[in-house]
Amino acid sequence: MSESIGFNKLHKGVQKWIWSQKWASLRDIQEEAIEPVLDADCDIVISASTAAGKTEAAFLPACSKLIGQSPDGVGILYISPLKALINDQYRRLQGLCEILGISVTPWHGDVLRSVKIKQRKNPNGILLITPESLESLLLNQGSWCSKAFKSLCYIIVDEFHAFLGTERGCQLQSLMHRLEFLIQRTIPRIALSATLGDMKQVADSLRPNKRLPCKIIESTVSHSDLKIQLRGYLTPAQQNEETESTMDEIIGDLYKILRGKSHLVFANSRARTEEIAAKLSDLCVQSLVPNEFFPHHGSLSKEIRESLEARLQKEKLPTTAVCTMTLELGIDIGSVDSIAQVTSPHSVASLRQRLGRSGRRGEPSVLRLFIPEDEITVNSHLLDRLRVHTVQCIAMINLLLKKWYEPASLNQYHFSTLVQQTLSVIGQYGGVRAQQLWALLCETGPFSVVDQSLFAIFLRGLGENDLITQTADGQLVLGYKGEKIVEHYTFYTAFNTPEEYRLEYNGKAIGTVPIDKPLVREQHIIFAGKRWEVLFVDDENKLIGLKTAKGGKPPKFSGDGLMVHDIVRQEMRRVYSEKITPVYLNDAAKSILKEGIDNYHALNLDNKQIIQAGSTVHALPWLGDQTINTITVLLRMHGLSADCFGGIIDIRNTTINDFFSAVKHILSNTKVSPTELASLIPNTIIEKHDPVIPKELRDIGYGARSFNVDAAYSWINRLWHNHSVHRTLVTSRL
DNA sequence: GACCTGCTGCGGAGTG
Repeated sequence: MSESIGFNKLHKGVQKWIWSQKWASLRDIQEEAIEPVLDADCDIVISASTAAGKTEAAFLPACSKLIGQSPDGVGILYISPLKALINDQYRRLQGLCEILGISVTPWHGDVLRSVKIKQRKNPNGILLITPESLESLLLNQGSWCSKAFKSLCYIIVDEFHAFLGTERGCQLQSLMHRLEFLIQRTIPRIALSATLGDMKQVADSLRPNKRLPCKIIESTVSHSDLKIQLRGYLTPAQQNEETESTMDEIIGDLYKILRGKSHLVFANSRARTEEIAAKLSDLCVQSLVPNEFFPHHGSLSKEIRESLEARLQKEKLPTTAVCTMTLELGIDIGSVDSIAQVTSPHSVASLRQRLGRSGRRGEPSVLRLFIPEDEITVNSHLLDRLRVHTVQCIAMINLLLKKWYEPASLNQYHFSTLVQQTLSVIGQYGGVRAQQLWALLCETGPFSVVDQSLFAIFLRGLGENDLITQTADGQLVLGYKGEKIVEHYTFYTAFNTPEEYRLEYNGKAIGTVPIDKPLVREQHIIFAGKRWEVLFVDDENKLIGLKTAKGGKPPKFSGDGLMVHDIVRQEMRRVYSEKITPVYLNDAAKSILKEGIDNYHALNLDNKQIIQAGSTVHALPWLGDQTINTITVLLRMHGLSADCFGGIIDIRNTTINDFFSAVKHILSNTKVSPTELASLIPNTIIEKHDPVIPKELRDIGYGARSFNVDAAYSWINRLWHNHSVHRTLVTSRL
């Protein structure tokens, strides 16, 4: 500690705690954060990978400051996206805060009422809270908040990257802004974030109105080494009962490679997660060894998930969790020996997060990808011929190594969350004028893209739906339906929550399944890695009883597609074009990739983006799904039956000539706006409060979120230009 | 092909 400059600026008690931890030195981000946090005159983004000491970087100086100021009320407000993370941080802060005599209070839906009552009577110290619980406090206890947070020193937001560009992130921005408005003071915000791309963008999201400058503290410590293997699997075109399915082959390999140590297997869907976990346990049973493979996903009960998290943390028994995104975020499970990824990851950012879970005690991170592809036959689709899954994985790994990550899409309208925040502000203050609402939420708050005229249309819509009503003196108050919405406990979440059935065995909670994918009596299912038969379906209580059984498949879960970014598709094209064959492919993957590259060149796709196959025209723009979707809707608008999947647009029952006459038509008409395109989409009700948003606004929001008109037109223009040049050449030769 | 997050107030049973 002797060479540390910052250390001496920390409070004696904090120093004492650091000594007791027997740290050799402070980490780079911890050292660098001390002065700006103590100065408390700007916002700060602290960015580093998991387990790099971000929490301490913020709390050590923040607690030092707190003791100096001894504020009347809550001193530090810590906001986390996960209840589990609040529980973790509560445990981690205990030791330090005991020495300092600062109280720490967790506050979320599972926290005992007695704990909350105590804090209500005597607000002080550090409050660890979720956005939803803070929403509830502002709405229901507004006057308490103005006293309790009167001398608040810091707001610390954990896992800030998880909020970027989302409805919930927009809610968080609004909550922080409303809190500052309530106490009429600017409070320094500290964001703890993974290093995923453009930190300037992160800073802009932390305080959209830029009333305080923002300092970015990024860890310079490089990630440990990375070992990669990409394993290819070929699904034969002719499958019979006896042949092993490709997934079984992958599961067999997972068993051989992973057994005996601890790993995470990411399988991209809950159904596949269940299938893999159950079949890996079967293999354990067959080999007469104790099971060490367990599923982990959002539909499993808290008890089942927590017991697996605890088992991973203890590191005593070999444990492999087959999981979805649930084990991507910062829940403390220690680190594992390796990561397995079955089928292609959805984004480079999520691949990075997953890798961060591997690499014990300076060991390299180990990533194995298990990628199935279908054997090519005369009927195979272009997607199979080009081996896009394998190539997408290679492109994503290339981008990962270049430290490129998908940027969040900011500056969205978030009308749904604007409904929630409007109702919440009116509920908090009783009655508010339209002008005051706009000034608070839009002019100075996070909804800055909503101008006064849009806001007027918005409020009219809420009035027509009886969510709000105007009193004689011009105040906006809650309407009958508005009261009902605000009173219901589901009001606090900004995101949609579809109804679900609870699954039980002998009265014990196992998990949930979506209500729109019903299970029937006597159906056999795989769930929680075990096999069950449905005993009864109680529609009234939304409860399904299970008994143990044999056989079965995982139930259906719902979900939306995930978008591949422009840059990923462009990198894929580079892989084909430059015939890149990475060293980390196994032999099967090598020959699969070679097929893809060979077919790409055989079709001359370096020079052509439009090809005819039978009565279908394929368009290959090598652009992200947002742009591809935009082009597809544009083509449909001009009478073509266009569909897209996996980055390729299929236009059925047409010819290249007809396709280009449609293209000519698109270009000779005035450019279509994203809002006009959205108006052609049959259903734009996606987000929670979309049903009460006037259609003209919903189309504006949907268009801005789903389409990239500029990129689509620029591709169509280039295509037309090349086509015309080519045609002229042909003509002149004649 | 398709992920994740979170929530109140109240009544009643159980415990010290």
